[in-house]
Amino acid sequence: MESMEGNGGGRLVVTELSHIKELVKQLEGHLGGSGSPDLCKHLASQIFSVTERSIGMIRSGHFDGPRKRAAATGDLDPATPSPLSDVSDLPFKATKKRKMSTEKKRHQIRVSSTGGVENPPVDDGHSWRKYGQKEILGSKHPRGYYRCTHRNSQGCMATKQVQRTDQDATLFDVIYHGEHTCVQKAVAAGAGNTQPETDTNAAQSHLHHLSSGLTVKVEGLTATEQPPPPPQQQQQQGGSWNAMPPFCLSSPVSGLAPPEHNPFSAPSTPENSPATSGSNHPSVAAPFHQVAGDAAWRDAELQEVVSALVAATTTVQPATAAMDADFSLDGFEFDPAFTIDITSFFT
DNA sequence: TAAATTTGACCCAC
DNA sequence: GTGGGTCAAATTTA
Repeated sequence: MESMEGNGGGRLVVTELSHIKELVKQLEGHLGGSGSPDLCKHLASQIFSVTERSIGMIRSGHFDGPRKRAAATGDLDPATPSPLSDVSDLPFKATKKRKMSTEKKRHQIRVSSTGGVENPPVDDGHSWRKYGQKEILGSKHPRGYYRCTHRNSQGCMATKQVQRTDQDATLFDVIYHGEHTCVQKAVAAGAGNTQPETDTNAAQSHLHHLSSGLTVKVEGLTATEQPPPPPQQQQQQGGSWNAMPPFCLSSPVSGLAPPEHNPFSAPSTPENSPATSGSNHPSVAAPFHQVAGDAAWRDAELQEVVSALVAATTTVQPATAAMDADFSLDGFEFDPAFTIDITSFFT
């Protein structure tokens, strides 16, 4: 495993994150007091810009380390083929069926279910039908194959593969293939959430429901969608991302996923989808940008975001220390079009 | 009864 | 021949 210090990029990212932390603290202070909305907006804008810069560093390769999946992934025995190896830099094998996959967008995220080994993570808002399961060489757990329920009715060719990690049975690797071309009518209607911008209670309720069972991990760093623990508790958790409060890393690929396609804006049918993630736009979504039209809610929303970011940046620090020694984002494949949709927090 | 899941078989690149 | 991905019949579930 290559240390991030190899090119110093890791340190730069850490510096940027520290900067974000400071800005968030300032913003939190203004929100708690009598700070003007303009000032808050300015700070938010700064946070966004620094965040963008950090992402840019990561994407431009200033920060090495990830992408060396096979060797880096702690889950995997280096002596055995990686079940995730097809997500590496190597081109997708050109099997007839795999050739189809190369023509699609592919995204992988790692998802954990707080429901334990027996309970797969919650749904991602799309309806999936399982069409196969296979034992994968070198993996303890079989891989499940899912396709969009609307494959026949709407010709939606989105598929996903879900597999428990060897190391942690509560962790799932979810690989998405293709994009949803279907309209998730049934799903949206079922939640009474077809108007996410107006039905704020429903949205929040639903999001709360989802958040109770969802953890997204990026190679060992988990962002658990749970209410932020008290500061002292965060300290006790020693910087683990398990202490992370709700936080959003939206990854709009090929055109932003509209709200109705937001993985957390639509209800889940756990039996349909044994693992969660952001549709074919893998996102670590947050309960923040659902009801932007409600000014009162937006204040609370902003407060929540700030608290989340403060806790995040606070807890990230110890983690980044560890990163210096052995940093990896192996479970996460950065998409070229990956962006952090932090602007949605503040709009 | 329709829809979803299970599971063995099949296909095909390597 | 092997392994990953898919198909489709059988079975289960709501």
